[in-house]
Amino acid sequence: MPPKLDRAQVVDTALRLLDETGLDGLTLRRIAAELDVKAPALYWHFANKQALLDEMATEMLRRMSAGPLTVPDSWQEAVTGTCRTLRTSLLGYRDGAKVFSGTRLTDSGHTGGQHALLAVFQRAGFELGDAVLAFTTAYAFTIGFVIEEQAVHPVPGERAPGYDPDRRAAGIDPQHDLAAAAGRELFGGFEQRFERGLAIVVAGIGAALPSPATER
Amino acid sequence: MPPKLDRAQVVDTALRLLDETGLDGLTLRRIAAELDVKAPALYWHFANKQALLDEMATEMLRRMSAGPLTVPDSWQEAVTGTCRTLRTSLLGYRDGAKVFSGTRLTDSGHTGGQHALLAVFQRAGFELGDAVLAFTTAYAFTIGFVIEEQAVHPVPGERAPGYDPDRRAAGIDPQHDLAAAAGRELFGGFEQRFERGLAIVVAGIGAALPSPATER
DNA sequence: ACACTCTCCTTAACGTTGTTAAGTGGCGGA
DNA sequence: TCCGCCACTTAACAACGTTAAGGAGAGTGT
Repeated sequence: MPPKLDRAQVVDTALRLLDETGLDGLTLRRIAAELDVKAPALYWHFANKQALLDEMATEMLRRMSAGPLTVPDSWQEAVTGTCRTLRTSLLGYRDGAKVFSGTRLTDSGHTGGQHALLAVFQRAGFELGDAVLAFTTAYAFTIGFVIEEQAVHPVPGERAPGYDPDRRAAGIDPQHDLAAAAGRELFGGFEQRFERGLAIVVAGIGAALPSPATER
Repeated sequence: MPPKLDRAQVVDTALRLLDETGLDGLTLRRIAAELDVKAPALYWHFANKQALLDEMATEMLRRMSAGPLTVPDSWQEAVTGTCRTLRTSLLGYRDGAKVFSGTRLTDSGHTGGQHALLAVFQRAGFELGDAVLAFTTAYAFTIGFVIEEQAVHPVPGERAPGYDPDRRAAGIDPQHDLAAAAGRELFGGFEQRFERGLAIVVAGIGAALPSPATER
């Protein structure tokens, strides 16, 4: 008799359930129930819950890398495209950024994309150290951005309670009117703010790092 | 008879315990025990655990704002200083970035610093929207950076298991040698990488956003 | 044909967690 | 003196991650 379960199936179901329940509501018992199995059965395939979460994050990354493989030749497009894809992927799952940033990747399947991106940088004349710095800076920005974005929009479209701009503005010291006005912009327009923020980072890479290709 | 507890005291103890136990090990029963009290007593002062965590994050920010109040006149110094302080503060607590990014602030006491920073930007000729964009970009970078940093160094000085650069490099497809080499730089040198990343963001703000003061 | 073994799951249980319900002692005011 | 509020305790609940022990079913060796 073929086994009822395999790792991929569990990860798949867990990722589907994640959207319904959120990270807090994602319990082993629910996952098991969804698979018509009792909770301890999962321990045959995963050492513990963290291992499952790690695998989930890895799978998220795997699906992301499965996208379009066209390698752009300008490093600007490469880093912009990579970060855009990363954000879109994380937004594709409820609490995606939290899951992702809380886990260690189990697999080295993602190094291909990393290698390609670094190669583009090198081809543009960056030293490896500078390329890594550029990449990780854009990466950190993206992760930080999406974490905040998903705090406001746990599920795309909906808005979390407690993040109403007007309510917030009302509680602010009138002397700090700039902060109050900022709140309006803070809790919305994520799409555009991400694009502009990313543009800032890319511009900064070009401006702060010496690269023959960007000197003119 | 004076009450044994008050909110500030609970938050204080919880923040101290956080360093010892980490976020996962921070239970209401431990906090209560530390205060010579039973767990349900905490519910007199906080609606639930999340409310306590929110208050902890707010207190972290409050202590951070309590630092030096010198307002620099260049926006570059302002944003650099703010982000440096933010990182240092988050690093001051175990899992600081996770606690911080997982909570909603309960208090508006932090708007003062926000206001001051935005004012510096405005004085430099930035429009409010651009100032907010600049600030949030640097902020997102900092949060994302520290989250990753604390994943590698749960407690300053120690190194988390599973983040050994050599071990990681060994598991990488030899074809992706750039990614392997990058790993060496990825898991260390956080201090310098943060400074350089921050410099990139600041340079990007100057380069990507129109501001009379930075045009030359 | 039988026994052995390996795989993959179940049943039962353990200790801990956040949280709620109900009760209790001390203090201030009427 | 009694009332009522404050601030806590005791007891308990359901749910969680996790472990131990066992059992059905398939495959293999003899």
